[in-house]
Amino acid sequence: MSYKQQVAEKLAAALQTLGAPDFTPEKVVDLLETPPNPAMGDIAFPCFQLAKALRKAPPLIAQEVAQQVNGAPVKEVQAVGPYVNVFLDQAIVAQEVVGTILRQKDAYGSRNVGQGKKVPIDLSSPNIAKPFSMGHLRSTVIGNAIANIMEKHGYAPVRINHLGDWGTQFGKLIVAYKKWGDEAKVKAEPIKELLALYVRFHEEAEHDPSLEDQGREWFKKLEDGDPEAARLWQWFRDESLKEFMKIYDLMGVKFDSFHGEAFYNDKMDRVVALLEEKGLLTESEGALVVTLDEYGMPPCLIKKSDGATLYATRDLAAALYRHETYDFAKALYVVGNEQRLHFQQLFKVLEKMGYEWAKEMYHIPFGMMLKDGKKMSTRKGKVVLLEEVLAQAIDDVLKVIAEKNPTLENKEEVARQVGVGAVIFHDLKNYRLNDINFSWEEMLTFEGETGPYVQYTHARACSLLRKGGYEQPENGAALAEGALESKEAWAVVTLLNSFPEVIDRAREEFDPSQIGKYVIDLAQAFNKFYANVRILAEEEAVKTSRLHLVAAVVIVLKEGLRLLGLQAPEEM
RNA sequence: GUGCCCUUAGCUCAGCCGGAUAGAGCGUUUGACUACGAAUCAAAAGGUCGGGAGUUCGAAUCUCUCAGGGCACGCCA
Repeated sequence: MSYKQQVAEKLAAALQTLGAPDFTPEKVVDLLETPPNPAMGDIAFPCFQLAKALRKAPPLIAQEVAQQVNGAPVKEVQAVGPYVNVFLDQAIVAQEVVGTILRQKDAYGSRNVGQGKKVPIDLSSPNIAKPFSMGHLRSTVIGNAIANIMEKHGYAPVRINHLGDWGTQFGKLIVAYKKWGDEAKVKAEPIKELLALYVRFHEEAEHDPSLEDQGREWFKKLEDGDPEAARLWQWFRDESLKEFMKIYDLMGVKFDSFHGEAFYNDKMDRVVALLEEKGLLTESEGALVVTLDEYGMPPCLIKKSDGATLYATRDLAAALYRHETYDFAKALYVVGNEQRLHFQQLFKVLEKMGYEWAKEMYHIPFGMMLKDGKKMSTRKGKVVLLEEVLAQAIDDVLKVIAEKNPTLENKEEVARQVGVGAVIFHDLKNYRLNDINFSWEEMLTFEGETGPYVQYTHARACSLLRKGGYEQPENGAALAEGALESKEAWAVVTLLNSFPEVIDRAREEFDPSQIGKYVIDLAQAFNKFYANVRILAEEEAVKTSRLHLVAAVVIVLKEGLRLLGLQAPEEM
C-alpha cells in the first residue's frame, strides 16, 4: 500500500469520529495534495470541502483532524490554516523505498495490467524510395517508447512498420529508372539515387506530359503482376529498407512486422464486399462512400469513381487483418495530427460494421516537425535528414569526449549512445502534440534538460558505486540510522517512490514525456544530493547506506531511459 | 465557412480530472573544481498565465466569448 493510501486511511478514520463518514479513504486519497514547499510537509489534506458537512470553518477542522492522526509512517502532523500537513517518517520511508528498488531491480514499477495481451502499434512507416526525414523520427521514437511502456505493464506490443511501399509513384520510379537509372549507383546510395530519379521524372514530365501516362501504365503493370515491374519494385523496396535498417539499428529500434501498404493489396476486395453486405456503401458523385452524418463527420471514401481503392480502404483491411492476426487488447496508430479526421472516420466505419473492438483502437497524434516555423518540404529541399542529424550528434559527442574524458574506452560506442540519446530525448521530453521547430543548436545541446544530462548523471552515480567498491545486496538493504537524513536525500527518496505512478500515467495517456520529465527531475535531485552530501569519505555504515540510495537511483534512471529508448552508459 | 488544437519569463517548455508565494532549462549577471566526474552545483534578475465575462469559498487549470496562430474538411497517403 502506498504512503498516500496509508495516510488517507488515517485521515478518513479521524473524519469519521468527527462526523463526516462520507469521506472514505478512497475519496480522501483523491483530495490529497503535495504541499508547494517540502518544508511544509510531504502530504497535504485541504479541509474546504468538509466545511459544509461539519458546519465548521476549515481551519478549525484542520486542527481537529491534525490532533487525531498519528502512527507510522506518519511522523508529525501540522494544521496550517485550512490544511492538514503530514510529515512522513523519512527513515521508515527511505528504508522501504530503497529496499524495494534494490530487491526488484529493473522490475521496479512493472505491473501486469496487460496480462500478456497483444497491442499492435503502427509506427515509423516511412515511404520507400524517399529520405527518412526528421518528421518520421517523431513517429518512430514516440511509438517505440509507448511500446516499451506498454510492455512494462504486461502488454505484448507488436511494433508494425506500415511502410509506404505502394502507389503511382512506383510506376513513375520504374519509368525513370528504365530511362536514366544506373544499377551501381542505386546500390551505392539507394535513397539518394532513387530520390534523384523521382525528382528528375517530375522535372522532365513538365516538358513531356507523356511520361505521366507511362508512369500510370507501369503502375498498372505492377498491380497486374508484370514480372519486370514486380522485380524492380521489390528491388527498390529491399534497397530502401536496407538503408532504413541502418538508421533503426543506430537508434536501437526493432520491428515485429514490415507489412506495409502493398501487403494489403489483395485484402481490399473483401473489405468492399463486407461493406456491401452490411449495406453501408452509398454511391455519391460517382464514388462509393460510407456516410458518417450521424457523427457529424464527412463521408469516408472507399472507392474512387474509377473503381480504385483509397487510403481508408487499405486501413480498413489492415485493421481487420490486425484484429484477426493478433486478437488485440488495443491497437495504436502513432501518426501525425493532420490525420486525426481520417482515423476518427476509420474507427467509426469499423463501429458501423459492428466491430466492438473498434472501441479499443487509438490514434496517437503528434505535432509537426517544422523548419523556420514552416512545414518541411521535400521538393524545396527544406527537409532535414535524420541520418545527417544523428551523424552530427555523434560527431559532436565525440568532440566533447575528447575534451572531457580522453582516456575513455569504446569512445565510438558511447558517442553513439549519447548522440542518439540527445536526439531521441529532445523529441520525447515535451508533450507529443506540440509542434517542434527544428534547430541544430537545440538538437545538439548536451547541457540542461537533455538526454546527455540524464545519462551523465547516471554515469556519475555508477562511478560512485565503482569507487566505493559497492556490491548490490541480494535481498534489499539495511540503512544506517541518520545516513539519509538530509533534505537532498529525502527529495531523491520521494521521487524514487513516485516512479511507478509516473509510468501509470505515461501508459494511460500514451505520453512518454511524463517519463522524460520525471527522469530530468530525478537527475536534478540526485545532482543536488551529490553536490551537498559526502558519500565515499564517510564511515563504512553511512557510506554503504548512501551508496544503497545511489544504487537505487542508478536502477531507476537506467530503467526510465530504457523506456524512452535511450541507453545508459556507465562511463561517458 | 465548419470542426479540432495552440497562446504561461527574452527563447524553449512544465504545471491543466480547481486549492497555500505560478516552476524548470536555455540565454544574461555572479560564485563554486586539495570529498566522490564542472556534460555539474549555487545565487540574482526576469511573468497583468493572449483579452474579457461567468461558475466557485478558491481559476493558469472548468464554461462562454473575442483576438492571434496552426491543422483538417471527397476521389493523395
